[in-house]
Amino acid sequence: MTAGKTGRKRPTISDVAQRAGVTKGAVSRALNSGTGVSSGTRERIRQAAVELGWSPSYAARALNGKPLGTIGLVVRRSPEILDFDAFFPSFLSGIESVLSGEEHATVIRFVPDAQTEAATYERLFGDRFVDGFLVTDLAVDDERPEMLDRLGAPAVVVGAPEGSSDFPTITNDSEEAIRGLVRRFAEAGHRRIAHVQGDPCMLHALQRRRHWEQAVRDLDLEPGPVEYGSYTIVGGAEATERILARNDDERPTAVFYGSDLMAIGGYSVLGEAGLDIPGDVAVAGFDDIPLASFASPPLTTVRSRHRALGSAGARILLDMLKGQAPPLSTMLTGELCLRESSGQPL
Amino acid sequence: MTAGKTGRKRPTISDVAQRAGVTKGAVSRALNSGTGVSSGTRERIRQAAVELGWSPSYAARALNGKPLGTIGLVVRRSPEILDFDAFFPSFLSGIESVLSGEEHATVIRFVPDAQTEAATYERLFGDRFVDGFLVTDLAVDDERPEMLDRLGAPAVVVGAPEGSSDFPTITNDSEEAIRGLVRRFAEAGHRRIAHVQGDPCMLHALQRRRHWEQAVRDLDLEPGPVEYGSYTIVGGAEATERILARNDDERPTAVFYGSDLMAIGGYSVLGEAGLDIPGDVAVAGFDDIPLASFASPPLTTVRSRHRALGSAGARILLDMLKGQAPPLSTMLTGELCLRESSGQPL
DNA sequence: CTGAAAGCGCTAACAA
DNA sequence: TTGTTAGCGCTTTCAG
Repeated sequence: MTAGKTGRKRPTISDVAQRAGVTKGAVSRALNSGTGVSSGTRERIRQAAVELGWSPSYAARALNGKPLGTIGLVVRRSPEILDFDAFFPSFLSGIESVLSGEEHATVIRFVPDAQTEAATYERLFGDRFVDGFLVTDLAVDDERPEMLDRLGAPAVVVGAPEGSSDFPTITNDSEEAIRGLVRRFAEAGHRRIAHVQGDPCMLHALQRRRHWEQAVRDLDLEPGPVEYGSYTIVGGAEATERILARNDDERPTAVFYGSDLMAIGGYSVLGEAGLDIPGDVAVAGFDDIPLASFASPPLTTVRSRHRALGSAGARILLDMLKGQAPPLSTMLTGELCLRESSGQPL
Repeated sequence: MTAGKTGRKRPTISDVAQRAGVTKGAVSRALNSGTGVSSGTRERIRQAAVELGWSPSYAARALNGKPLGTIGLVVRRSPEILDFDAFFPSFLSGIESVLSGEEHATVIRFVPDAQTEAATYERLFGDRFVDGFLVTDLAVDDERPEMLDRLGAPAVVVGAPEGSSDFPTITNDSEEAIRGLVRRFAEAGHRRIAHVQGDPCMLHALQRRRHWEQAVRDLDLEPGPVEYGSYTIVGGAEATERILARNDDERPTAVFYGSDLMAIGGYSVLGEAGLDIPGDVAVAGFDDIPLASFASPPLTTVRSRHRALGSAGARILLDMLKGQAPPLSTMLTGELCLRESSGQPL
């Protein structure tokens, strides 16, 4: 009465064993390591498994500490960013494009605070619910690398500067593009170039700010005002208002925004102030979202390879899980997209 | 030597039991049903669990058929859509916004074909790796509802017409908005209104096409040409070319596109053909992506509540999992956004 | 090469 | 109210 039943149940390894005339142990060995069984029986077992349409139970495997074929994405941001942000959907798209072919699933969890975040990493991996993590949004003094190391969790850090942790890192290298942008501004005669950036606690934001600053100084210019805000239209608008509220002698003639959305927000504030783009103020963004080329005027921006960040991250994590030694650092280079908002070419 | 060890292992239910001076069974009861234990011991057990930082093992629970706190999203589309499509990121955003507060995770799997799709649903739920599903992109003769029913999987169908399956369904109701749009076209003097739609095997595409057709007929007009293509810029461009290739007497003076991206694709083809929008051809899209209001001319469109679709779907699925009877049908109403592309108001 | 058996962490039925 | 016990489906020793 226990076995058999109405038949509406998934076959287990025992069913396969029985059909193949062997024991569960043999089946397990045959289908996993492949060793320890004669090729004859192995074939027989494989047959039986196929005929029964058997597939191993995730739960039972997990209970034995085996990988499940899942990677975790724990995000400490508001879920709304999926709707607005340029990074996340593309990033996820890149991840899925490699996972899809590898029969892996993504486990996504948005968490509200650092405490839940830590607990989530711990539970997800402690139980081997996921095999490893893709870590984004690394912040200054971020505790996750240390924690993940303590847990012994395989992980790849994505979108952070090289060397920011001991985990393999995929870096979005936009130094050259930013340098090119600043040079362009300078060539067009701009002496005071402002910068609007997202949360400076984020390593990537910090890094881009530095690239901008260094590029400006290398041209023997004094960096213009810097304002921070969220990577949104509103964030960009507010930051722009603060910039315009400054003394005349601090007022920039060019602004480099940390995201295209911010730049779009800037457009409206500059427009309302009666300032012409690029006539009175030259503008550039970051990301190259589809909207950038449709904006009026079309927005000069630094194209960032979000999808590639996802696919490279997933690729490397998967390789790690297979036991391969990952490259500790991978660079993806950003590209400057010159459009009208930064002024006509000389 | 077995217990104790170096201490670098997660505590198990036995550790909690031991510390509380009871057995595993008692702990399980105390922390699950809460019944069958005196409130005294229950408290003691809770204490011990907290002190040890214990949390139950997903794997072991799943092995006993208990829910894990995960919902599944199996998508038979190219992962690239995450990068382009208007629906998916917003939809996911809606889902996560409710799951985030409920301590649930999303398990996402992109699959290439129907066969993998079926197998994925079966494995994911057969093993209780996920507690239920959110089902999107229901097609004509879609086999998933039947299969999920057979599996006994809780599921909510999202974005399909009312009554298209026996599962609770969230419908994106844009009939009135489409009717309003068509009326608007007619009032502006258009007699021949074309339609460009996505894959007609998709129930939602089919339904919108019908709404368009009915609205046209109700105005005593003959529906103009219909073309199909992918919901992308390219798809829209190609469909527009086919429309322009028709005989003059079939050539429409207004086109209703099934997605904003398609409409944008139409813009370029119409522009290259020397046609003015809305002077020569009036245009409308569907979705209301951010780009729509930035396009030139700004695009009239039907706003679709993608986020709400996700949050309502997740909300209802979660309620079902808690044992509540779900509403069999939920309607979310689309909204017409009139902009210049459909012509000036009379 | 193969079978037998222990055990992963938990739940639930059954006794006490 | 409690303890005891038998699994859940699989992996992995350890004998044979």
